[in-house]
Amino acid sequence: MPGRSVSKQTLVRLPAYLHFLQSLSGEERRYVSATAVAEALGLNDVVVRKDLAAVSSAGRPKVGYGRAELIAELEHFLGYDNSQDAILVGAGKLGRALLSYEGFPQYGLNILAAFDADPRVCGTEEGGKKILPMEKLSNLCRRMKVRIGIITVPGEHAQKVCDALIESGVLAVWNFASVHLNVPEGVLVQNENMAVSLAILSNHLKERFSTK
Amino acid sequence: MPGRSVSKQTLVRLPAYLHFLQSLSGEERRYVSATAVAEALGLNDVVVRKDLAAVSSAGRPKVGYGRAELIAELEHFLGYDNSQDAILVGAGKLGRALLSYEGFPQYGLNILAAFDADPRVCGTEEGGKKILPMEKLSNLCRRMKVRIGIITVPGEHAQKVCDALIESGVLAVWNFASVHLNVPEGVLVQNENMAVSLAILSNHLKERFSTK
DNA sequence: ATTCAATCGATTCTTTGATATCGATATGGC
DNA sequence: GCCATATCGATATCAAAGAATCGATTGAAT
Repeated sequence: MPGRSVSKQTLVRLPAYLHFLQSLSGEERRYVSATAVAEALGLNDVVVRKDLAAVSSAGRPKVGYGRAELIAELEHFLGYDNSQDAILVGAGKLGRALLSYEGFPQYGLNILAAFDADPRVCGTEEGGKKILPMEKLSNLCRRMKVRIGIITVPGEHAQKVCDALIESGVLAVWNFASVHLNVPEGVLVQNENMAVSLAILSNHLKERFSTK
Repeated sequence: MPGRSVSKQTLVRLPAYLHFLQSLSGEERRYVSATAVAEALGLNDVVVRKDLAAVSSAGRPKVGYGRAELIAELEHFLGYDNSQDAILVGAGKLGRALLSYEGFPQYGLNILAAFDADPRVCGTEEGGKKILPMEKLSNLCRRMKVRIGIITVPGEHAQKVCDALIESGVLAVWNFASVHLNVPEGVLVQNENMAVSLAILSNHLKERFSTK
């Protein structure tokens, strides 16, 4: 069995490897070398080899890795073959867009239902998912052993919602609100923040123009 | 003038500092210490101080940083006060959602127009932004000196679109397609990839259950 | 059969970011 | 006016990630 914990940056690269390997489908490529992957993705080949060592065991000199095998191993490692249930809180524009997004099942994410504080949207559906009142959140999370919570509420309510989720057994929070969430040890917050991306873009442009 | 280039991880934290400082508005807090910021965001205080040193010059012992001043410096550093023009390619569901999003101006991003290959959506509008045919892309980018391109096309067309953008003078690409983009030296690609976030969430849960 | 080239995997080195420590400074209390 | 304390800023230590090197292995070519 391959090694356990991997670094976050490795984790960022793994989906890229997987996607690249899948994109090769058309051609008759039974084996792929770490060198080839590195070349295609603009990475160092030994980084790729080290990353793959964490998820795979196969890898033959002069040949490379079996493509189909490696794809399966990556999918397994990333949990694509083992769906996780999640619930979403905040059925606003963004929340409803996520509810309608059809790509999640392929990544192993299954949104069971959504919750909202506004009684007018409760009872309605979006993307085939029911939108329920907040009062039912805790009960459903506990009953279904939900471990993933998606927060798409306005910033001022995010912490309160987060606390409620954790109190109901959620261990990983996907936070789309642009506020920092305080969570106890052992709970993960993954922030999805456009301000961060824009900051990186903006900074790049500034550097480009100030140094050149 | 504060130091030049900052690390990417610093850049990720800066918007959080800014947001936290802004959230203090209500109270009569003229000065904020790095220690207080660190505490609120769950960071080490010396990290905060080092990050702030890159964007600010003020900072008095025993007192802290002037809040309004620091906010202004952060906003300036992050480019919020100096709007950048951008264009968007791919007026699908996600593309149109971004066109309608009203938060961009506050982050210093101004989407001029969108482009799409489908003649049926060309000529229509979304969020007050015109959707134009691809043929006009290059001309508009050059004429308006657009430096930021947002890619929301399906993966199979992303590289082609990216090449066209760069050819038209774009220096920073915000990529929502889940494919790796090859770009020449000096051009930045910022990937916005849900697969990556989900991988991190999934991995956390796996570790939680395998080690405990 | 032997040699050569490609590739993997392990070890080492370098760079970078995070944390800890220390002195300097300014404010408030005595 | 002096001292204690909070805070900043700089320096040094530590950890982790990336890059380079090197030996080992395998398949193909001669």
